Amino acid sequence: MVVSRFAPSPTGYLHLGNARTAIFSYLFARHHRGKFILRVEDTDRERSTKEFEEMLLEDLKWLGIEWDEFYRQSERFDIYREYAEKLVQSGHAYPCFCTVEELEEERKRAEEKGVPYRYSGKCRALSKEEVEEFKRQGKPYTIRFRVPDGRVVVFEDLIKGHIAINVDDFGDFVIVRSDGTPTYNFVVVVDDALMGVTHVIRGEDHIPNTPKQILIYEALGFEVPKFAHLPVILGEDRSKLSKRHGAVSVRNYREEGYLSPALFNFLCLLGWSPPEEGREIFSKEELIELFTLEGVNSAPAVFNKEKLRWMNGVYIREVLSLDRLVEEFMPFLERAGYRADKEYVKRVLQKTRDSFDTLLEGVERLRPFFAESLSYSEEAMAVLENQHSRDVLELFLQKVQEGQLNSQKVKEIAKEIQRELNLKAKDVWHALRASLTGELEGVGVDILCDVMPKEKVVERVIKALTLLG
RNA sequence: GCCCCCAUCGUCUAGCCCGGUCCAGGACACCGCCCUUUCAAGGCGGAGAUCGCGGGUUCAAAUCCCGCUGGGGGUGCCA
Repeated sequence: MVVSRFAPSPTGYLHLGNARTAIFSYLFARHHRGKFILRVEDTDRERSTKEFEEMLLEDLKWLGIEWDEFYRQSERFDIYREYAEKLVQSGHAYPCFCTVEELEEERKRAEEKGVPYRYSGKCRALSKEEVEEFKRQGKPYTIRFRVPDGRVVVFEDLIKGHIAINVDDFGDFVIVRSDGTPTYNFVVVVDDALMGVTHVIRGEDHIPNTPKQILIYEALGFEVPKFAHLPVILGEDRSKLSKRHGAVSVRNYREEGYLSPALFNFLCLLGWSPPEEGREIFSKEELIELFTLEGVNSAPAVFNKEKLRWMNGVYIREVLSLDRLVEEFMPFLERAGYRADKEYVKRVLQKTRDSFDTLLEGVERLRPFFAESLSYSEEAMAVLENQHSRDVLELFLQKVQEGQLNSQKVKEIAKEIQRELNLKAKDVWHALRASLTGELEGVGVDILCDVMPKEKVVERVIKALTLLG
């Protein structure tokens, strides 16, 4: 059975790059009807927090990623200790008493000489007696993995292809810190092996770690899994997408009114292309069906927010059911301070959902439908102060008195006013628009009249009139 | 510095493995027209890539080989 996992560290909100990694890994497991594991990598106590972990899980759930098993590395220290001990017993690892200062010194010297730094291996040669003596003295120590000399580790990456790395490039590395906590390269191997992970799908920034990990798999007698290294996501300036590029967390986009299935869809198409050409809108279920690692591009992709916006717009106007859209929209309305019942919102959205790309933009654009009192733009005021406008509005009030008001009716009335006052259509509509929306652009006046209660329409026109004195 | 990865319109990409059908297809953005009470949405059309550069191989190369350049990543008692 295929087993894949996503292993984030809770040191911040879920980043778009990580989200995409999670999506690919999740899709891969589901596609193969396998198991998907979520594992929180919180071995670094300095930077990991419970709050971030909660945010992470929430963002993942919001994105529509569900996991079959959940682990927290901080709860597995006993297991790691056991395996670290095994490695020491078998001679694959050894205690190192070098202090950070000494190591800093080594590093500086290497830099001065212009040679690549690697740990000297000073503590490799310590005798049993020396080790015992140091321990008795209470000297702090780390445990280092003994990297064999002259070995070239080779693996077939499912995305990048053949990769060969000479382990001489790095020295013996720390697997247990002096405070007793294990490090990433070590725990990741123990966990993936114990959890039965068959496919390690992660960002390409982990490629340099892979040979280290393969060495540990071998030393522990574990089977080496398959690796798939995803290219990173780049910002506009082609450097790794990070905070300086603006909104980069799933949370940011959620708050800006992007929809989860749209973000999911978009992230998926960033660096992966479906077998059927031409189509870009896919549901999660379709993506599960279609996803394969072969379709993943090996080149990094630049994140393009404009296209995300477009795709989000497609979801708003075409993909989501009206009811679902209403559900998504309500919290945004409330946050903006508007109160409206669902039925009303539904009628509004039914007629206006094709005119905005994010929920936040929607709230802004649909303000005339929800605002208690309007503010008028300079341009709108100018139109209202125009001599025709007063006549138009007064005539409108007369004509609107009888019967229902709807889109059809307002068009008829507008036409009549135009004829009777001998004006251009534009003059009539502009006057109505200015009084009803306070703006010269935006939602259609006819739609407004269709959905909004007649009393409110009348009220606004009167308000505009009194404003003119 | 050293190690690794990558390279098709501004951006996401198809095509590359199995050379000819590609003077390179689609999408976003951009421009124009139509629709229209405005802005969007929608419809139609346009511009945009000598396939990073230079060498090969071949009758024929975006597609195969080599070199260069450029970009990205890594180089921690972070993950």
